[in-house]
Amino acid sequence: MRQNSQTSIPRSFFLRRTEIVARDLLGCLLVRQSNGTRLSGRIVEAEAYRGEEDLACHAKAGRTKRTEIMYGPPGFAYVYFTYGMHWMLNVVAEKEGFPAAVLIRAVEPIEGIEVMRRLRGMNEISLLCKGPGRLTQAMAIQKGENGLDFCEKASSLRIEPGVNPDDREIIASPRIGLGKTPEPWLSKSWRFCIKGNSFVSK
DNA sequence: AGCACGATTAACT
DNA sequence: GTTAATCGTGCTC
Repeated sequence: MRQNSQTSIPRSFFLRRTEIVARDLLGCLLVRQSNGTRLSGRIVEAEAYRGEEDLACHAKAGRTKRTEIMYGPPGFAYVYFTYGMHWMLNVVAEKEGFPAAVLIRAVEPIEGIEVMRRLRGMNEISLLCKGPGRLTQAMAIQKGENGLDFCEKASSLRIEPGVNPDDREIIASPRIGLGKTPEPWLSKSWRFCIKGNSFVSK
C-alpha cells in the first residue's frame, strides 16, 4: 500500500453524485499537514448531504454566508461549527452551483498518532478519530481550514488514494443525528461505513 | 435584538 | 439510560 504517495485525488472524483463520492471515499487517506507534522487516517465512515431539497442538508436554507462554499466547485473543504464546541469536516461534491457535501465522520488513525493523542488529550487510539467532532480535534481542523482545496498538491488538507473496500464490506444506513428532520430525508441510506471496522462511530 | 436549535461529545445515574 | 457544555446560524419580532 502506498500511504506516502503525496498524490491528491483529482477534482473529477468529487464531481459525481454525492452518495457515490461518500461511498468511494471509504478507504481513502485523509491527510492533514499541521505544524510540519503529517497526520493521516483511513476514512471508514462518511455521509452524503445533497441539495436544497435534502432537509438534513444545511443548503436547505439556500445560499447564505455559511452554505456558500457548498455551491462552489467540488473538492473544497466545508468546515462548520456546531453544538457550541465541535467542528465538522466536509468535502464539497458535485458541479458548481449545486450545493452538496460529504461529511467525514470517522477515520482510522495511521500517521501522527502521538500528535493526535496530544490534541485529543487521551491515549486510546480507537477513540482518537471515532466521530466527526473527534477527528477534527485530533487533526487540528477548525475555522481556518474552511475553504481549503483538497485537490491542491501543497494543501495542508488533502485526500490521497487508498485501498478501497469491496462492495460487500460496505454498509449503507440512515444518517446520524438528524433529529426531527422529516421523511423521506430522515431515512435515506446516505451513511456509508466499513463493515465491522472498530473505528466507525456509534 | 432575541430566540431556538444543532450533521456532538463526555460525564454522569 | 440522561444531561450539561457552549455559541454560530438562521429565523422571527
